[in-house]
Amino acid sequence: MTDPTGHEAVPTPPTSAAVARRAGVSRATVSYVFNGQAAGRVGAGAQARVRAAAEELGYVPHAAARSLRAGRGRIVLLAAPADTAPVFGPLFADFLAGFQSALHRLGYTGVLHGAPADAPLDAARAWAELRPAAVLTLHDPPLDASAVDLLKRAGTAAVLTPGPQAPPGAHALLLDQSEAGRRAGAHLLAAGRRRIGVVLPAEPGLAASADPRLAGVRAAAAGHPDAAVHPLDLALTEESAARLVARWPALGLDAVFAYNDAYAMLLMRALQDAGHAIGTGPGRIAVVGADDLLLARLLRPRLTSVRTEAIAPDRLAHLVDTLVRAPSTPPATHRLGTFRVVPRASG
Amino acid sequence: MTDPTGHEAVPTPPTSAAVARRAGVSRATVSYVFNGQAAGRVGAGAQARVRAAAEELGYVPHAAARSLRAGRGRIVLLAAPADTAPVFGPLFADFLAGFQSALHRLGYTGVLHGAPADAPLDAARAWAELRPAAVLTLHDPPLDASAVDLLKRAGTAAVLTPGPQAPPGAHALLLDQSEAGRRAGAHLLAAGRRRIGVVLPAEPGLAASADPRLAGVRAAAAGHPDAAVHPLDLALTEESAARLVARWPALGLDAVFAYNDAYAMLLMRALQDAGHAIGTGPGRIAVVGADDLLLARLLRPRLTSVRTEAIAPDRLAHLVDTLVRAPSTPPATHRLGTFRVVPRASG
DNA sequence: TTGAAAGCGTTACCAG
DNA sequence: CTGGTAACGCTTTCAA
Repeated sequence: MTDPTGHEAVPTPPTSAAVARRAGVSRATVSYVFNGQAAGRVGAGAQARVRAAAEELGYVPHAAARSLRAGRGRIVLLAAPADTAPVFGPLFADFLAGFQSALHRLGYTGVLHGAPADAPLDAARAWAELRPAAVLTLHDPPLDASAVDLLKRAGTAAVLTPGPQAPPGAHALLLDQSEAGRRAGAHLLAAGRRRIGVVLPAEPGLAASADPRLAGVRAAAAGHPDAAVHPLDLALTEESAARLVARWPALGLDAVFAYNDAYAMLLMRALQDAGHAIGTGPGRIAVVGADDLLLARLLRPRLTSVRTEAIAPDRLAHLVDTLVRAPSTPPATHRLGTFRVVPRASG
Repeated sequence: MTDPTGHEAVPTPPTSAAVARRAGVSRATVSYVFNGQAAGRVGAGAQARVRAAAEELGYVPHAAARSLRAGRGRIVLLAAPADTAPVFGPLFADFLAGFQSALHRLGYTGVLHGAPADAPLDAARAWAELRPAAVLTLHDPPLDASAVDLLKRAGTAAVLTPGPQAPPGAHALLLDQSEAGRRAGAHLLAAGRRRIGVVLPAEPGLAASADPRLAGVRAAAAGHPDAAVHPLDLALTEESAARLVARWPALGLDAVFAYNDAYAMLLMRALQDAGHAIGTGPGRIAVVGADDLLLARLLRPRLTSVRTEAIAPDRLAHLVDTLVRAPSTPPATHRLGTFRVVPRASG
């Protein structure tokens, strides 16, 4: 009943040879019919017989055999560890779906692969087994030079890693988180705020975007000698927010960039519960979130938020296609999106 | 520079033959070393030489060639269209990542594939080309009998589609959304509510879970002759919420099950802005959300929410593994999770 | 302990 | 216009 590997036998799928036999033609003819090369080579009658035979047998070409023969895979590997979603925000799933179907339209198969962040070389080896046409990693730390080298030697036409700079041979994907910080910082400074807190989420995996955001706020503040920037540790729990708010009087901050709308909501609620006034006026604490969720508009006061203007998924898919078709394109940096402040009543 | 397909040449990846040549052994020996069959067959010296040669050349086995030879693929195909994320809630990305890495641990490669919902048979054909060991679809409408048949004839050991009932030969995956409705309805009825509104999101793709939720509330109300259930159309915009609230006095509802926490927040805010009191007391409107996000705890009043107790991703992965190893297992229904009301102040 | 060879399903090439 | 043949990279049986 079971074979030595513990698998039961599964009926062998029909092959092109079976179709050929049934249609009374050669395997090459079947191949032509299934690849649109039939015009001018295969007679109409033979074509019809081939299609009928395939239909009856339930024949479907075998992708592995095809790409083995072609020497080139059509897989685009998207490497994203479990904690990518928070980094890219709640819109990541939408982006992923759009990217996936855009790839499909271009004839690629998108494969999402979890990444063991601790061993980039092992991960690269696992990916290389699939002989992907392209590899996109979205996580930190980015692939190192040896991992990129391994992939390229395995025939991967394009390797894209998070920027700002990529290892030799890889293209950089830049979603410059420090820009989010710069925009938020500039907005608050323009509103006259000088003592600015920046939330650093305690949740793991978010440091990769939180740190550059903090750096961005600092960069914005560098132009204002009287401005001070304070990192604030905060976990996504009410207890953590309460602890932070308890320290608030001692901190003496007049503004806070809260990493994203969820942290902003948490902190704003805790500040309000403690009797602090939120908003743009004097004596109020300015609060800025990020992601510009519906949430931001529903809070009271309405939440000022840094919005990510992400590249359209199909544009990214087209970029990948271009790079795959011209593997010798010199590595460059490609922006994944930019940031913009949506000002509302909270700050 | 470019070949006829518009692709530049990419350096050919090293093959096991190249490794064998470099190590001065046969290709069979290389294969043994890379598949753990080396013990008692290949001498220690030869093993070391093979590994060294592979390292130097950057050799990685070719998954397509391997599975072509093995006759059995290791791909688990997860078919999820763009609008799956809303159906499964914001936790879908986490679930996906966990499922993916659990599969990886079991030796499978998880592939996420967008589903052209309009042509299930075309989708099935595209999937069948990958000769997946298993196919899981998460979308509505589920695969029909002919699509399942095609996949099985292509050697797919296990096909899983959303329940409650699956086509012949396919297993059913049940996340019984009507249970969410029943739980919410029972909760509200037990609290004495009798005129219950149920939000039907206007956003496309959510009807698949919203309709059974409504049915669940109706089922719960069936035991109470004096109870009435009203469907309420609502889009995720403030304008839509304002329109709904304007009709509220005419509706005369004393409770609402708001589909999820986001819709609940939107509606609750609009009701409050219009002067309605939210909560459990008499004269107040009871509001129940779903998903039990952090959001629910931060709203005031705190939001009662229906929480999904989802199956652990690795349990689903193990289920898939089991079914793949025993393809003749009679089709059955497998629960993806259950629902539970988390009562708070809003209702 | 190692090597030779067959075969997985597909497609490109070249005779017929 | 059609069909045979070889080759893609790998695993595995069999023989040395």
